[in-house]
Amino acid sequence: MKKVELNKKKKQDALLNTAYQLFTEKGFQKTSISDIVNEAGVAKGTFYLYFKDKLDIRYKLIAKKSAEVFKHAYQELQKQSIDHFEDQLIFIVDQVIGALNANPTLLKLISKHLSWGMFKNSLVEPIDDAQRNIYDIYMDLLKNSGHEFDHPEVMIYMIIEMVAGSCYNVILTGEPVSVDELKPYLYQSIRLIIQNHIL
Amino acid sequence: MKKVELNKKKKQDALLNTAYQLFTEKGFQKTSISDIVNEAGVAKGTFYLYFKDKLDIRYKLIAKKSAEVFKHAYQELQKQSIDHFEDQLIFIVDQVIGALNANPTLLKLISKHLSWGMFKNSLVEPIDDAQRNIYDIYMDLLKNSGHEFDHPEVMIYMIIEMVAGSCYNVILTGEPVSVDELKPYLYQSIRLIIQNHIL
Amino acid sequence: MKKVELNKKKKQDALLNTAYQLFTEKGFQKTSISDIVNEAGVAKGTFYLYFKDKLDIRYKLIAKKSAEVFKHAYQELQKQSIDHFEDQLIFIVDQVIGALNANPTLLKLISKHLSWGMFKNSLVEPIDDAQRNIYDIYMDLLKNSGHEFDHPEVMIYMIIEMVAGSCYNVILTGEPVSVDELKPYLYQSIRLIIQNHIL
Amino acid sequence: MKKVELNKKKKQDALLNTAYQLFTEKGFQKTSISDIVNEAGVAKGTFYLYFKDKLDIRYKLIAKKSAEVFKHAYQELQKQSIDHFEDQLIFIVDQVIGALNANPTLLKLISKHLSWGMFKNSLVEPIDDAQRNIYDIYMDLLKNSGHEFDHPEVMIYMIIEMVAGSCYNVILTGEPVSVDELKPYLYQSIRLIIQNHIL
DNA sequence: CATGAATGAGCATTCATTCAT
DNA sequence: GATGAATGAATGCTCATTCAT
Repeated sequence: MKKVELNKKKKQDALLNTAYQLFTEKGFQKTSISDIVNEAGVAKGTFYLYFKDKLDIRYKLIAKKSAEVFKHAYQELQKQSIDHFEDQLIFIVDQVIGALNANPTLLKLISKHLSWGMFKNSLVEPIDDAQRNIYDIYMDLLKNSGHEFDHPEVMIYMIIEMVAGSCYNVILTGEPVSVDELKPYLYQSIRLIIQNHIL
Repeated sequence: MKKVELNKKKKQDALLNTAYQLFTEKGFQKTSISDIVNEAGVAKGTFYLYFKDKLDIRYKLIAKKSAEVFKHAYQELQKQSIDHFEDQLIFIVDQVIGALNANPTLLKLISKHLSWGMFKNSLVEPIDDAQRNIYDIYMDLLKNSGHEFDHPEVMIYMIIEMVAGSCYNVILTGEPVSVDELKPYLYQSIRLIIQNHIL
Repeated sequence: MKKVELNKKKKQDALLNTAYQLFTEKGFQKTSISDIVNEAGVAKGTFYLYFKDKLDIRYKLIAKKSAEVFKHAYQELQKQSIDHFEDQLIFIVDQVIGALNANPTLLKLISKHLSWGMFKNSLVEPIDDAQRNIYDIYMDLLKNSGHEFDHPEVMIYMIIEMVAGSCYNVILTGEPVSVDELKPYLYQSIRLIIQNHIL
Repeated sequence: MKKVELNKKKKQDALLNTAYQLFTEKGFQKTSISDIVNEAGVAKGTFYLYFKDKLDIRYKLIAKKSAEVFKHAYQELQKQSIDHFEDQLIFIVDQVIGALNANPTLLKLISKHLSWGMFKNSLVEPIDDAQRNIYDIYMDLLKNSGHEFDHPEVMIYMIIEMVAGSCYNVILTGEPVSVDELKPYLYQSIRLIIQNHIL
């Protein structure tokens, strides 16, 4: 990468990081472009060199942060020696819940915006070639599970929605139970759903 | 109810109906208070006689519309003679999915805002005394099921989140499968979760 | 007129007057809405209660000012006892040129924006019922002229364009001749055009 | 001309042509320098190597396009054998009106900006030495007319303004009459004005 | 109870111009 | 000569809310 390109990447990162900080601090609506560029130390116009508009930076931010969480969970998985597919998936879910529980502002940000489409698109076009696509990782886990699955897409979809939906309130409000109280039932439900899809 | 009170109710209803129409047509953000009062034919100030602010009318609107959907599902249930608790719950879920599938704009509106808290509060303070509280209805179904349940709140919570989350994308985008393709897996998952909670 | 309505009229007038002052001082482009409302002593939003946007106030302003000039010229005509139609028309033209020559900033403002459509629409919906419509005045002069004219609309149209176009540069730049040098030729040309249209 | 200079000329022409296309498509205000350079395929900075600013390119563009129209009209005149000065002038006017009528976007562009000054300056410093200055052409027609004229500058000035003003609305809006309906009266008016200036 | 004129803080976005490379 | 990343001033417009009538 040339010097100029490196500089560009650096500026975009500065904007993304600043935006993350402000969005989680003050909320998306209450954060203005001015806030972001002032904090990031660039000119207003520079923002529009890197992002189409305010929604664009939120989208890119969520994609980036979500990918980080998933990637980290997968890296942790690889440090373990977990054989069964169910255990692997639950391990990843547990890692992700742990990360979000430790960082509720991140949860709030990605919360209602982490759509199926983003997951399918690997949460972001792979910035780094070496990095694996999240969806591909899931497909690999499936393949190596030694099982055949009925509609694996539907299976993962339902699990994601159940986990995401359940955890949102629980982490942010503690209602209707605490995260730790929820987990055993949630993980058991995941196991049941998986087993139900094994052919 | 006195004549004056009836008149007040009428105006509030006019505002709620207009807001519903505009929110679903143009979206919440893009709908201004001015739009609502112009369409409803009342003065700007009158709005603030009935609603605290813009968020207040959305909250009341979602509560009202959600209650309507649930109440209707329950009424349909009573017309049937379904014995088992699982079948009853799935019947209600099916009715609700049917209603939302037939009215995606309603789904969009309540979508991400139908929180556990609203459900717990019966989706709205009972406007009509005769009407039963939705949460109470659920508790009654439980009681009459002939079973004892482990953490029934957690059970219904997970089911709601799974159903709500799964159906949102599926109805609005058809991704990753169609509603009809999803249903058998979704309902089977509900059964498994319920059975897992039977003591 | 009620007190409230009077107040509204007053505010609109204040805005129009301020806008006139600023548009002629600094030009249309260089004058911002902020400039206008600050000077007029009203809030930004108030501007948009009375005018659709920046173009709207310019249109209304030109209409108002043009009407004033024409009305004044007609009033002066009535003080004279001029019999012939040609002399009447030239008297009005002379009055208008005099007014614009004395107020070149007004000329600049209305200059390129005084379209045929505005003239046809009497330069503005008659604010005052008592006031005669400019186009109607012209038609009356025609009727009382004792002549029949071939295409009187085309006749007045060509005269207006010739006069307006010729005077713009002459008044503002003195090129290619002075106003006083132009007048005899211009008025003679008007006479020729009129005679050419008498049947 | 050297190769380097040819290259410069080429780039300037590319910018002028692109600007013409965009100005007529989107309007002057709505066209940005960025639009022009992107479309022309040169860098932003390059624009400022050839034009002082945005107004400069418009001025040069109008001058160029107007000259083209006039030059073409004069070339057509030379193909005819028209003796009388009046007929020659009206032929040219007719040619120009024809050209503008066939290309209203060009009319819109030069419309309100074709000042007397530009005409006097031959609509642009002669790009090509061989090409005759428009004002000179007019003076030649006058000289060869066999007449003496009183204030020929005033005469041509009034005619230009009458023609330009009259045709603008008529071509663009069809108001108050069509071009074809206007022409006989317009041309007759031109004849009268000319005759009035013959000594 | 109802009105609706007035408010004014707030914000996204554009774009001509420069200058280091 | 050519580039294009960076600038940052400038501005039109919205809209929830209030309060005098």
